[in-house]
Amino acid sequence: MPELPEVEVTRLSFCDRIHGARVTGVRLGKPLRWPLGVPPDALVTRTVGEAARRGKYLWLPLEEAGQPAGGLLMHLGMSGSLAFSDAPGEAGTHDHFDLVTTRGTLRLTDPRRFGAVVWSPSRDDGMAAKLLAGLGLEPFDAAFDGAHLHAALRRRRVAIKLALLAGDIVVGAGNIYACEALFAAGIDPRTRSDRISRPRSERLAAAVRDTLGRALALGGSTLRDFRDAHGMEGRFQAQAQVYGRAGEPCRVCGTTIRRVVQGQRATFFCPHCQRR
DNA sequence: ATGGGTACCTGTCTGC
DNA sequence: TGCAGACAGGTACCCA
Repeated sequence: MPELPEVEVTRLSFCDRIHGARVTGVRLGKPLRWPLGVPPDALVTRTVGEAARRGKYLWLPLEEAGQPAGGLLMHLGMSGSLAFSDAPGEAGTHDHFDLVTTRGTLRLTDPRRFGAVVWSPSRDDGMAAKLLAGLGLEPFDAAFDGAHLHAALRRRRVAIKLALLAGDIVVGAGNIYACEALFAAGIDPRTRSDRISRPRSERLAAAVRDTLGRALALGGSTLRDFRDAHGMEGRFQAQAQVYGRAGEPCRVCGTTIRRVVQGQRATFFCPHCQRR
């Protein structure tokens, strides 16, 4: 489900409210991708710091007596969402993690359980460091530009769509936004990465930034069940040019949008507007 | 190193 | 109505 815009919208929707809260309890539901890695009660009395995002991961730092005391690395997987509320109510079948604090409860709901909540002694250590290692540049980082993208793509032969999804060149674009960014850049998703010219790399880097930025401004995409931590839906999906539109006419040229499969995942593109 | 495929898990939708 | 099969916003891990 959640790509960078959805994760960032989620972070922004609860960050201020939970900042400074003291943990009073932790409830675990069914197992997620990895075990928490610490006895849940060990987190009680710790204070929550400012939530940060790296790629599609969220980092919730904890403090004890004003000193850093580890934190929680969270991932929403394909179907996860976080809700923050004063009275969360009885945990349902898909509610697998509650962080109960003096200011409210942060609850992870995740039907497919591809998501994760993992304790780590710091961002740069333990499980967090392991999972964050190898992530590419943040799309809004000034270092992510056409030159950087072009240099990275020259070393790969995989299709450009798969290179974007891999997340080791640039993070944040998942299946929806990789398709949309390639449409915006006019590039056929099946094009070999090392065949993308420097000028097209410039356009693609700008398209990735622009697509993710617009989605963020619109509160992300709600295809079926994405909500921010206060239950708000995203509005980007109505602007999708290609994603989920197979068989429909391209909004620019009227050509029928095609669907192909790459790396076992659906790719949508306009065969006229997007060229190899 | 790169690339391809598999695995994890549940819900929803389609077609017979 | 039941049931099988395809599909879904992600990514770690294994093998060639």
